[in-house]
This record gives sequence, structure tokens and C-alpha cells, in this order.
Amino acid sequence: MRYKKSAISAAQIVDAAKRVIARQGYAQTSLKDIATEAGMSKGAIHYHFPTKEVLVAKVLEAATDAVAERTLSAWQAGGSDPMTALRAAVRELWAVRASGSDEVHVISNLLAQSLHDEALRPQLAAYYQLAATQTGEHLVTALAAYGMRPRVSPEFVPRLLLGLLDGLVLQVFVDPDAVDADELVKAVELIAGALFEIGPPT
Amino acid sequence: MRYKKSAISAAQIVDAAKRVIARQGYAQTSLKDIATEAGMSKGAIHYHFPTKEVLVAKVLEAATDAVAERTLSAWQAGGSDPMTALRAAVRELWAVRASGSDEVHVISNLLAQSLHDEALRPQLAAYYQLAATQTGEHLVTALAAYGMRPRVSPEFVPRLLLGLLDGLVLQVFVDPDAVDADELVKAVELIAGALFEIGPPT
Amino acid sequence: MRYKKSAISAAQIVDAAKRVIARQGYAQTSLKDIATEAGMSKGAIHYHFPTKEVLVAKVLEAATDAVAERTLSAWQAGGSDPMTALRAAVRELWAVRASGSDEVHVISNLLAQSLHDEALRPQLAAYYQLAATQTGEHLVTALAAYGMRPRVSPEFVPRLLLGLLDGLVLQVFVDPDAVDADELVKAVELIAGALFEIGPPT
Amino acid sequence: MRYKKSAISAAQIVDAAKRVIARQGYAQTSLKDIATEAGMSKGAIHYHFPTKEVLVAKVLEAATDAVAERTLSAWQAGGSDPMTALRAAVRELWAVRASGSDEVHVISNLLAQSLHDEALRPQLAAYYQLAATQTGEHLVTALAAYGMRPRVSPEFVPRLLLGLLDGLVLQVFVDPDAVDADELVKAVELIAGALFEIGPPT
DNA sequence: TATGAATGAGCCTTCATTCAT
DNA sequence: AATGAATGAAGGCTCATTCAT
Repeated sequence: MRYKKSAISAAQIVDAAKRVIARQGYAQTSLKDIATEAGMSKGAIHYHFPTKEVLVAKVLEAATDAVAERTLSAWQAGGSDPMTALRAAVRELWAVRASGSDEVHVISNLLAQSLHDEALRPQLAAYYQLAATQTGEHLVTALAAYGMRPRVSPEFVPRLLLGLLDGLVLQVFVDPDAVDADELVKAVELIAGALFEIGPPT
Repeated sequence: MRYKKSAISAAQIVDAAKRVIARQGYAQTSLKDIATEAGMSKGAIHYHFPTKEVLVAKVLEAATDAVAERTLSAWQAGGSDPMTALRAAVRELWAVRASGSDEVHVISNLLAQSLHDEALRPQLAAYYQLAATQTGEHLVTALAAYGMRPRVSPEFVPRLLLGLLDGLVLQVFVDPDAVDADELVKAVELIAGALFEIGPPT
Repeated sequence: MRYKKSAISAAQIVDAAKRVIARQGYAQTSLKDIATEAGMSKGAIHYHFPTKEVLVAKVLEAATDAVAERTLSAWQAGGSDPMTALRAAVRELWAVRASGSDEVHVISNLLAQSLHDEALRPQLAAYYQLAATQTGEHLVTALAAYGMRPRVSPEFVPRLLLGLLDGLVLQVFVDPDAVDADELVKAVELIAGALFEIGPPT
Repeated sequence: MRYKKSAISAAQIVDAAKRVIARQGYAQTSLKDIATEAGMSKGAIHYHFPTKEVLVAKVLEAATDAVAERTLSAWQAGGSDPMTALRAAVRELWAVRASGSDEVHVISNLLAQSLHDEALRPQLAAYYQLAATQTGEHLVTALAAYGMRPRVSPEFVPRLLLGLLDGLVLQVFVDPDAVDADELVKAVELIAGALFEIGPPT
């Protein structure tokens, strides 16, 4: 058989864990919960993952991969002119965050966890790094083609955008009416306009 | 008023709890830890606070109060012209967040916790609301005096600013070098410029 | 002052304890509960009674005294002929037990407690002894005046009667409809008739 | 059916719990005590029984079953004529109660507990009901065959007998010399004679 | 490969008791 | 005479982990 049963089961466990952590949060999630969600015994979890910590690392990996992929496609889907693309991308990036998908919940939760659990930190740093790079590649270079150059360090531009979105999503978690998507898009457009200036095309 | 020790002890406990939660996170903090940090017995904690939940609410209250106060003074300290004031305020707001003070850690941690613990939500929502109001009052009205009117809903302006700062601080938690304060100030200045337009002075 | 404040307070505490124990049972009653019911602090309880055990002994004493008194008056109230007296007495004895008065609840509860707490045993044994003696004096001697002599040991007769009532009250505790008072009186009458025979008057 | 150890362990735990509760009483029995008596860890108890409450329910069930069985066999063993059978049965019923067996102690203790713990009540009511029914079937119907009809409601007869025995056992708990078995048998015989009258054989 | 069984550390909470005031 | 403050032991329960099967 192509895929060993082991790999399939392990994937099922990671998936189940993702769902449960998204729903209950890491601290409120026991292995029993995960085992139940996965339709297996607690022992089975430990057969596939030596430790809860290891399992969580895999879950985080899966979640960041998924979000990174959606982030990438958000930018790639963009239309002809950069502002249309930006608008579409922001909308999609916000949707990813505000939709409350399992992946976003997992990342938010483990991000908080990472504050006091150094083991998670590198993975999340890599995720932010990747997201910033992806965003930077598409945003900065796309605008560059139109002769627009960032007024701040080019690496900082995507961090600003992502930071803005992440920060706003926190407010939405606590108060669902805090942010209106249309207004957000408009604001980002203005902001983008401010962060770039016209210069000689690259 | 023969026994005023109670208030002192209670305050010491809240303080100790704040330190421990900031260090270890809510879920990883046991009453034993808090008791040890406060130099008391576990029983003493329960003498002053009926449950862990109640104690944590007090801790959160203390933390949000402290941050709100610093936020307020950040805006009040502002200089003569609005842009100077904005610069100073942003610098201070960022310092509050990026300093990794106990209060900020506590708020971040409980914010994450609130995702799966409804009891914490109202308190945090009120905190965000207050911060936005404070910021709005000073930022928007100060600029209005100079004939600058926001291009997006006035209530949304402070949320954008605070969201940006909060979002960036997450990146800093995970990777201390992610944000440079000077560049941040410059960026916020540009952004502020973009979000307002000149109109008839109010 | 005739009654020292100390004695009054101590009596109030015993009284409060009786009420709470009757309501919640010994095992479910904490000193805090008693203190609250008595309108005092926990410390005050310990000022008057060195230990929970001592307090409970006083409570038991008060309860057995009260019940013994009612038992005595039940027999003394009796009418002219012994059978009328018996009927009235049984009715009253049953009322005392089935009414669910605080005293009866306390005695039942501490009786159960005494199964595993030897300290309570002598007090309860004395109570039973006294009740049997009281009952014996009135029942056996009254009937003796009519030339009726017990067919079993005279000391055993009251124990049978009291045992019957106590046993039935247990069933009532668990199922309130288990016993009908009228039928009980009738049965006791028959039983009394069987336990005595006509002999030469004493 | 590879793992049948569970049933065995669970039974051992119930058994150990029965012993400890009989010895110390429910309220004074901790899960630690039970675990120690069973030679297991506290965790093992919780593996087999979710809560102390559930375990106690099982213990009570086992105890009432055992007593009900002995009660039944007490009546079934009866000899040829009903009075001989009654004598033998009473003797056995008394032996069950006065022996101070674990089962009787457990039932007495939980009966007391049930006064303030409604959860236990139905189980105990059912036990009393069953005992009364068993006793009624054999006692009343056996005597009916000899043309003897109860002078009180037929359902009440067994409750009287059982109440008498239960009530007397309380006195014995507190004072072991309170009741002499021979005299008790004689008294019950007399009482039985009084509660029935000769009527047309059924 | 996966389960059932069991462990032991730790958690929040309750409570009788002590003691300075 | 009584209170407020604090303690420390214990209690029921959860949970990650281990291991024989």
C-alpha cells in the first residue's frame, strides 16, 4: 500500500487535534479530547506522537502551512492593476482571519501559548517571516512595477499590513462588531497609498 | 478599622498573581505558584478571593487600568502641534507594548484565554473600547483643530492605530527584531497623514 | 448580670448548630455554616467550644433532652384508662418522630455518625436507656395496675415499642408514604394487647 | 474479550469500598482510603468509576442486593408450619442485622446520608420496598393458607416487622446488650399472633 | 498498530484550627 | 468576648504518560 496506515492515522490525529484546539484552546484541550475526536484511544495518540508537545508542533505546522497557502493565493489571484489586486488581497486576507477558521484559531491560540513556551516560538517566527516575504514579494514588487517605491524599509511594509490585520482580529475576537470589512479595505488602500511614493520605475 | 491588613494582603496577592501570570501564562499558573510568589499559603489566597476566576478578574482589571492610564498620559503629554504629539504618543504606546511589561503580558495572555472563556470577554472588550475612545478623543479631535478630518469613520481611526500596534507586538513576541521603533513611528506618521484630509476647521 | 454573656452566646451557638445539623447533616456541616447561622465569626465558635467535637456533644445533649422531655409528657398526658393513654402516647411519640423536628433529625443523624464515632455512643445509649425507662415506667406499671403483666421481660417492652417507632421512621425518611399514623396506632394497640396477659393485680 | 481485568478490578474496588465505608462511614471515607484498601492508586478508582457518587451507588446496590438475598432465603428456608417458619425467619433476619456485617453497616450509614442526599433515596426506597414485598409474600400468604388474615393492611404487616428489627438494631449499635435474640423471637411470635385473626381459609 | 488499564503528580477548593488584636 | 487573618492538611478530580497485551 502506498500510504502506510500509520501515516494516515497520524494525519487523522493531527486533524482532530486541530479541530479540538481551535474549538477549546490548547490549555483546555486534553489528549482524551483529541483521542475522542479522532475516534481512537489515548494510547493510540501516544503511539504516533511521543508527547503532547510534539503533536502540537505538528498541528501548528499544519495550520501555518494552510494559512500561508491561502495568503499566497490571495496575492496571486490579484487582477491587472496593483490597486485592484491589493483590494482583493486585503479582502481575502481579512476573510481568512475574521472567518474564524480552525487554522486561524489554532495559530492565535498557540501564538499566545508561545509567549510562555519557547518551543513554539521559532515555528511561529518562521510563519510570520514567510507571510511577510510572500506579501512583500507580491505587494512591493507589484507596486514597484508601477514606479511606486516604499517610503519605509521594504521588509517592513508587509509586516505593517499583517500586523494591522492581526491586531484588528484580536478586537473582533472580543467584540465582533469592532471592524467593518469595507471600511478596512478602504483604510488599507489609503494607507498603502501613503506608504509608497512615485519614483523611477525599477 | 482595626484590621486593615486584609486590603494590603489582597493587593499583594493581586500583584504576585500579575507577575506569575505574566511570566507563565494563565493556564500554566497554579494557585500554589501565586501563593509562593506572594509569600503566603494557598489557603490565604482563598481567604481573600473565593475562586481563581475572581482573582484573575482582579488581576486583569489592574492590568488594563495600568495600561489605560499609560495610554492616556501618552496622549496628554503631547506637544504643541498635533504631529509632534502624535509622534510622541505613538512612541510611548509602542514602548508600553513592546517593553514586555507584566501588564501587557497579562492582557495578551488573558485575551487569548478569553477566546474560550467568555467570562473574560466583557472586561477586555471594555478595555479596548476605552483605549479606542481615549485615543480617538486626543488623536481625532486634536487633528480636527487643525482642520484635518478623517477619511474613514472617526471611531475606526483609533482602532486602526491600536490594532496595528497590537498586531505588531505579536510579531515582536515571537521575534524581537521584527519591528524597529523609529521606522514604526515614521510609518504611523505617514499613515496618519493618509487617513486625514484637510477640510474646513471645526 | 445574672446570665453571663458567655453562657448566652454559647447557647445561641448550640441552637444554631442544632438547626444547621438538622438541615444539612453533621458531615455536611462546617463550622462556617454554624457561625453564619449564629451570626458570629468562626473564631467565636472556637472561643466557646475548643473543638467541633465538643460542640456536637452539646448539641446532641440538647436534642436528647428535648426529645426525652416530650416523650415524658407524652406518657404523662395519658387519660384515665391505660389503653386510651397508650393510644394517645403512641400518637404523640410518632408525631415527635415523624414531624421531622430539628431534634429528631439531629439524633438520627448523630446516631448514624455514632456508628463510626465511639465518642457519641455513650450519650446515645443513655438516651435510649432513659427513653426506655420513662416508657417502661408509665406503660408497664400503668398496665400492671390493671392486672396486666408483660409476657416478655419488662425492660424489653419499651425497647420494642421505641424500636418499632424508630425503625418505621427510617422508612418514612426514605419514602414519606410508607406509614399511616392511624394504622400504626391500631397496630400498636394490638401488639400491646399481645405482649401482656391478665394476671393477679400487683 | 482480551481485557477482562476491568470487571475484576471494578469488583475489587466496590468490595474494598464496601469494607471501608462499613468501617468508617461514607463521610469519613476518602477515595484514598478506598484505593489503599483495594491496593490500587486513586487514579485507578477514577478510571473505573467517574465519581465517588457513582462508586457509592454501586456499593449500595451490592449491599442491598446481598441483604435482600439473605432476606429472601430466610423466608424460603422456612419449615412446615408457619409459626416454625416465622421463628426461623425472624432469627435469620435478626442475625443479618445484628451481626454487624459490612452490608448492614453500609446500608445504615447511607440511609443516614440519604437524609441529606436525595440521590441515594430512590435506591434505598426500592430496597425497603423489595424487602417488604418479599417478607409480605412469605409471611402474609403463608399465614393466609392457615386461614389467618391480617388485622391491619396487608402491606403494612411486613413494614412493621422490618421496622421493628431495624429500630432495634439501632439500639444494639449503641448498646450491644440492648436486645436478646431469644426474647425478640418470642416477642415477634406474640406480635404476629396479635396482628392476625382466624378467618375463612383462602 | 492500537487498546485497556493503571499511575502519580498536580489542581482547585474546603475546612478545622490557631493566634494576634 | 469576639474578629479577622492565615495556615496546612486533606479531598475529589484531571491528565499526560507508561506498559502489557
